[in-house]
Amino acid sequence: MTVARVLRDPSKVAPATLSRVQRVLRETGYTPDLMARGLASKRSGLVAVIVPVLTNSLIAEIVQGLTNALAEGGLHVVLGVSDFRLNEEEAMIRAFLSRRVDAIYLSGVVHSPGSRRMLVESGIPVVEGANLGESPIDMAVGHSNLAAAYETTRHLIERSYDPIGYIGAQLNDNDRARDRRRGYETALLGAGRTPDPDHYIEAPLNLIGGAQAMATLLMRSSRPRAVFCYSDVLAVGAHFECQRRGIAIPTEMAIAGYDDLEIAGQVVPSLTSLRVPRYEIGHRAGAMICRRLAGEPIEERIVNTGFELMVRDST
Amino acid sequence: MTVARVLRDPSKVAPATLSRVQRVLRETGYTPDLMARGLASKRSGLVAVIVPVLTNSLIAEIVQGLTNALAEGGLHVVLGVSDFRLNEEEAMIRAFLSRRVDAIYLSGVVHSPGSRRMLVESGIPVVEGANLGESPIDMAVGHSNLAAAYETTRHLIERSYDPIGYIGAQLNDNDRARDRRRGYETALLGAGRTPDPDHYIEAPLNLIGGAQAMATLLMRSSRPRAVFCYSDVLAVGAHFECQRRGIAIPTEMAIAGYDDLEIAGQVVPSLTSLRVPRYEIGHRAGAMICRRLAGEPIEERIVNTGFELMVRDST
DNA sequence: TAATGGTATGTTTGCGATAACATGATGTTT
DNA sequence: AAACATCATGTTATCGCAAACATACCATTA
Repeated sequence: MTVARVLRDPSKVAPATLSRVQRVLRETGYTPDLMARGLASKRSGLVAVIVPVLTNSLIAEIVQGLTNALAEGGLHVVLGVSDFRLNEEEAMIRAFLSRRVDAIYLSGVVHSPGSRRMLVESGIPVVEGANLGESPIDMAVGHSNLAAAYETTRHLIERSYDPIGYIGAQLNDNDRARDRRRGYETALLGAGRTPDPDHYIEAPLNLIGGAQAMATLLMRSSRPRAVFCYSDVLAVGAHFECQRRGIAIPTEMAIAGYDDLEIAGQVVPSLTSLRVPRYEIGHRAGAMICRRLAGEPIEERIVNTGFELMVRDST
Repeated sequence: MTVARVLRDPSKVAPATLSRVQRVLRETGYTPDLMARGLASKRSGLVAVIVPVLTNSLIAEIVQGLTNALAEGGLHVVLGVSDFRLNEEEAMIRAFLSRRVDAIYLSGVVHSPGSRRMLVESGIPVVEGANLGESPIDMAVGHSNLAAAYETTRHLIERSYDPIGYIGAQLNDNDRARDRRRGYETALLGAGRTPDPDHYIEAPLNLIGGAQAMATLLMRSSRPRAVFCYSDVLAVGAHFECQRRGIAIPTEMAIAGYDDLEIAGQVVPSLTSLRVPRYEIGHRAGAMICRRLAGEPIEERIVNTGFELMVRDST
């Protein structure tokens, strides 16, 4: 009908009929059916967003940026939470492809072989975010976790803290965790130091995890003089543990975090941390998807949003 | 075809043909088209989730619970972020109804008249969460923000702090903010005290907002002896401000928060706060939606998940 | 044996929109 | 005035699946 044209391209319709049709649409309370439109037009208007968890400021802000950018392009977000399990992620990718999403955003750059195959075969735009790996499936937005962890550790070395410990995240299926650890170790080795297993500890990604990890490190025979933490959440947890034990920061224990959450600047003493443009990562990823779907070519498939070490009182 | 049956109800197919069909499906790499299925079956398998923001532990955890519960029922989540604007929310509801979602979850109990009308007319299950109002559109899961704020303020009164201030959220389009303020004022009035405008202050919902609000309160001629904060984020911000100024908690200033985020128990001294079962709210809401869509009747349309005042060192 | 019932599979139709084409009504050119 | 663009609108087929019905087959029972 002419009705379809009124909805999709009003300029193709004569003004008189246009207003007449619009009146009827309003009177009847017509709502277009996006499922039918999707079936007929081969465009669902849906974008899949798969993240490991939502209860993490970094990820939540990226998703918010994504959602906003995609909303500007008239796209809706279908959300998947994979809980850091690659096989869950793969199942979600399969389900979302079945739903004929127009594009996919994935957290992280490590995925199961099955996931990669499905995504490549599907031919839809794919954006990987929050880390920068060697060979993205399609596009990527983020920064090098490896370089960032290296630089943070370098900072601690330059302040001549010794030994320097590391409170990390569990490595399984988490490429950020792997890269940050590598950055830490590379920096130590580059300074002629040897990473000591006694100063490396993995913890659940919450405040208590950080606190317990710090408690453990403090009981080791050779206690570190500084710790680099996988995330600000761990760092702040460790910070509180020091506070409870009356250990002065940074004179007895220096702490550096990662993510530069708001709390890093607010905690007393303030926490040295690594700033990444969280909202911007999501927003740019969303904008890239919109442009690709609009048929405009993308100038660069890999966007390095960089990072900035925020040196504060804790180091 | 028989193929459709293999996918939807394998028990109706003879074992021999079933395995034969499945083999072919695998060989050809067939992926069912959920859009077409939705169009034909009048069930999209989508549930809309509309929240004001994502960068808030409470909401993020609710959404995570929802997503998980709905995933168990084979439902997918389409996400909308309304930024606390009711007209945005209404636009999203319209768009999602156009997408023929099977159900909707909304944060909060206050919505524009247009939103309510559309939702009622649509006839789909609607769950309102994170607060409990008088007349839900359909179903509701949460607790009474009013009662909870009342109880927290009562606790401060019983400890005979006087005067008691309040650091709140901006009221516009945020029913939780309104209800908590009312709870605070009702408790004061019930104790024969008069809420003092000089001890009431609204702040942006972040740590700096809390810190600045506390700074302002400290400069008032009559300084409060305790403050109740709209959220733990504000409370922790206020807490840090006290720490920076060397004001002892709770001897010079008592602080109570709301949400019982993990940090409430970890900060030094630990923060009195109001615990709500965040993940459970989301999960139950999701489970209610699944049951309704499965045709099972819901015993209670309003689920009060209750709350618990966690008294800690800050009061 | 014929009638009955149940199970397994095949056929037809339509969900609500769009793409591509067909038509009709104007105006413009030679 | 005939031929041809041009624009506005109507027609038809199709997207991939499921609901409802139709058929074929076998087993049971009277």
